[in-house]
Amino acid sequence: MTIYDISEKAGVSIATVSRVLNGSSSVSEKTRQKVLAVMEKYDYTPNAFARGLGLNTMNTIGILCPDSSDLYLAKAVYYIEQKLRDNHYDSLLCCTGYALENKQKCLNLLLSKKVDGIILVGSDFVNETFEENNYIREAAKDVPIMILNAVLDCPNVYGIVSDDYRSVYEATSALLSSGVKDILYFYNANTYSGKQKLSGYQAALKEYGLPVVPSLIQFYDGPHEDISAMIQALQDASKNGTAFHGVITSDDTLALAALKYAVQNNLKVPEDFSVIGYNNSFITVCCNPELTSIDNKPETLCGELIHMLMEVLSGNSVPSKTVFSGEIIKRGTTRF
Amino acid sequence: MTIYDISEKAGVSIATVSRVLNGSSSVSEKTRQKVLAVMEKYDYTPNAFARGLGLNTMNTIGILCPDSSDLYLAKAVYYIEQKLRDNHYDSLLCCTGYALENKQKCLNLLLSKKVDGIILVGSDFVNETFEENNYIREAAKDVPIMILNAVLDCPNVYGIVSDDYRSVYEATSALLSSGVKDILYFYNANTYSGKQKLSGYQAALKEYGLPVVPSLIQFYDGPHEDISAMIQALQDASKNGTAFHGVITSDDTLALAALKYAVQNNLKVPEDFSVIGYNNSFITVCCNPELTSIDNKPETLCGELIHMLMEVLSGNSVPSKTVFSGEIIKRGTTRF
DNA sequence: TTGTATGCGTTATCAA
DNA sequence: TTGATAACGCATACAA
Repeated sequence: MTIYDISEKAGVSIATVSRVLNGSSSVSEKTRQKVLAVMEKYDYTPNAFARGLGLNTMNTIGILCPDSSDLYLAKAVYYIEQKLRDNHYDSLLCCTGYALENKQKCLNLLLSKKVDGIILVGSDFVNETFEENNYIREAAKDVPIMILNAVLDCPNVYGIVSDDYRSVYEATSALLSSGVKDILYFYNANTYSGKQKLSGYQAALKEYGLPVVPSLIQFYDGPHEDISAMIQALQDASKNGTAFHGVITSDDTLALAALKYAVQNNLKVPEDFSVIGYNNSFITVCCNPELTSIDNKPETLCGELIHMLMEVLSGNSVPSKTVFSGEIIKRGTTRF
Repeated sequence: MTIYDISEKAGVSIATVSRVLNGSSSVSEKTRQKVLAVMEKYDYTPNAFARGLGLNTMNTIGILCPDSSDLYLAKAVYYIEQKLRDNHYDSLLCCTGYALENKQKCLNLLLSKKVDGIILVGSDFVNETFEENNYIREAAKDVPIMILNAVLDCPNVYGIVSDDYRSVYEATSALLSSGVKDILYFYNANTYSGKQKLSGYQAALKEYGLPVVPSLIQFYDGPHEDISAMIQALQDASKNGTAFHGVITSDDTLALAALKYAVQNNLKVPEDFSVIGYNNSFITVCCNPELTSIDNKPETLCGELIHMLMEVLSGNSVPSKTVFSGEIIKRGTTRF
């Protein structure tokens, strides 16, 4: 069934069928009904490819995500897809992994599919050096690019972030106030978001007149889901003479590892050992005691991200950087 | 840049450009190089919509998933997307939720976008009554449909499942052998997969000459992530006089709830109380003790699913039902 | 080996 | 309010 078939059976021109299809007002009610009846009868659906060719869009947004099975990223992808569909856009998903080369390849793939915009889910897409972000700048010349949890100063690129600096600053302050002075910061990414968090930790220590001890800043660079390796990293730090009675992490999985480390070493949580995670993901309620964690409001961020994307696609201008506040969710691994 | 521009600048016809583009052998090396050079120079990429219109395909597969933030489903989507891309197909993702009406709407949406095939992720898409599955049968008339974890007897529909019946049968048998006789089966879905699991539980009891006690079969129909509600359901069962020293669940989250129930009631795990979950997801290692669980090999299933889809799209015939075996992963919540 | 001409199914412009 | 027709950018059958 094509528009020609319908026009013939309805005894009108294809132009009229097209008008009915697109809700044009300049078609008589009588003709409209006639055409609609024929469409209904033959269960006609317009050919999306032809429409795409003519309009130069198929209402599709590309979603780039390093790992859609990651608890936090999966939630974000979920929100994003739903909200896009609410706005009559479809989602072309690409799970890129964490290697830069593959991210570039996937981004170009999406571009070649002529998506109307691209969403980078997670701060992993923004790299440290200027050159390593050129692939984003290039793409931004073609379509608007929205980044969740990172910012990149470039035209047509928009960042929606949670105030990671402040969240960790407040978490650290709260832990210090509760009497834990030797806090280890345990993190796994030097992304934009990662740096913000670390700065928050350092600023809070300074605010309290405490020194920033390098050995209390532990970078974990093992596999993303290998809890044993994370625990081992903490054991190593401890063996090397670093004493700590609290851990703040950049991620709930790391926090879970810190909790398991405490259990292994017979440290009472939260009496003798405190832990604060990040993301407020499902795993915070899987363990015992449950993890205090920072909620960075992924649904809020995603909602705003889509809202802004729609504005950009409508030709309206929106801020290149939007910041939301996080919130500490208190559970069983802290005394406050 | 269109094919016309390239042909003009290269001094050849558009047919020749098209041939170079599609790697046709019948073009002289000299001409090929000339055309490739021009393409390179102007950074030409063929228009995907025009190509789609001509070929009537854009190499896209629709992925339907009730909730892509569910730990198990998210992993499946991740594997599927990657393997599809390996085969030069793109993934159009739709998170449908659990309501039938919305599943239908999303499926039709994908169809209208002219995807080449559809993958239903999870057994939730296959309903109990014949009529409620008509939306799948209708869609199968247009494109092949692959279902992960469920089967539907219908042409052009292919199911790839784990042997849930046998897995739960063996889990139950193992628990019985370890001395736990009053095992509660705790589940949350009456899907195809859900029924298989329940049957496995019942069969094992019969095999051991034990009665199938209705009160030991508990259906949980609350929210998917509400652990408190799950624990409460077990408390209620216990209060109503049902005694049980072991729980087998259809899902790791339910198993986690069972473990928390045991902790709340000061039951020693696994000495006095055993738990076996299902899916072998990340949460099995989040708690203490860690959960014994059934690994239903999602990566294997997804790999085979994509392989079969590619065969179908190539015109080859494949079995309408493919079954893989699961495996019990022993951890800390069982004595065996 | 190369080129010409046509079809793919829409939307949109311009006349009527 | 309607219709004829061009454009969108490619693949391909057929001719040369």
